[in-house]
Amino acid sequence: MKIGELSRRTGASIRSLRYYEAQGLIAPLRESNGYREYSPLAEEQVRTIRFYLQLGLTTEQIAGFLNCVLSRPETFCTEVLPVYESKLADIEAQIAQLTRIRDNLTDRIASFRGESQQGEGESMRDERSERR
Amino acid sequence: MKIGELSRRTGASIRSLRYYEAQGLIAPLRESNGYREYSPLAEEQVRTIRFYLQLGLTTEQIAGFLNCVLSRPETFCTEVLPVYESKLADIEAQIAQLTRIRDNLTDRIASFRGESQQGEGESMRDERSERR
DNA sequence: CTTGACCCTGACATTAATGGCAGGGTGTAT
DNA sequence: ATACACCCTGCCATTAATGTCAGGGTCAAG
Repeated sequence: MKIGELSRRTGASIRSLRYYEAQGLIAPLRESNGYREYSPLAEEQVRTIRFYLQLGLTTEQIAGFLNCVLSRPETFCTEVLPVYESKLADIEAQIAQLTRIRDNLTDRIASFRGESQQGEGESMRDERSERR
Repeated sequence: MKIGELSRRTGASIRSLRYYEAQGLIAPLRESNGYREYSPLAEEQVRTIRFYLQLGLTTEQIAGFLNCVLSRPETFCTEVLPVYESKLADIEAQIAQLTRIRDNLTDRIASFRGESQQGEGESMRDERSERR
């Protein structure tokens, strides 16, 4: 299978497939004319790569356990768990941060609504509060 | 006040202060030797800029309403509300996306725990589910 | 032989705010 | 004058995956 077909089958752009190769995630053979030749298993492999990318893992992290998860169930690959745990910690921190900002924004939007109709006992002062 | 002092007072790096100027957020005078001379009001102005940056707004968005909010309470500046609303929509989408990923990660981590002790009636198969 | 659909490599762009360096001027105190 | 603390501009780097050129082979069908 050549790169165009693999791209069509997996939804990954040709550019991305070449990038995965440069990152050591996949290693197609080369035909005598220099064209990449992918084995049929590459299709599953690329889907797996894209799945982990969607989870927010980097190509470097994926490279660390891809061989393992391709050959057996993920839960048997001890390299995977710490990656998941650290990613989870990241995400939770991001969610916490975004939630703080969201709450701040909703408060501020609400104070527009209050201000535009009538001051309902609220301070008219510019209240730019931090919530760190 | 020169740039070093303003930097010390506000916590913004000198580099950042020059960047804010390049983005049209602040316009110090120049002394005959080319040094920037900031008015005392600049301190408040920079704090305001940094506050909005922490809310995740871009310098371009801030430029759109900074003059207004510096001279009156934020809630009187009609340019601000749509910016807040669109930023809020962004943030909520990001939170939703991160939450999906987080839930996926926690599920997968949980299945490690199940797998490592004994299969408790769970499928041993690699269950890589999507949750879109 | 030409057309058209493939494939190749290499390189630059993207995003936004910030860090950091090089090379150089200014100003004050010793 | 020399040292030292400032200031200036301009430029490159950062991050990670992807898009998008340019410039060039390959190969089948007509």
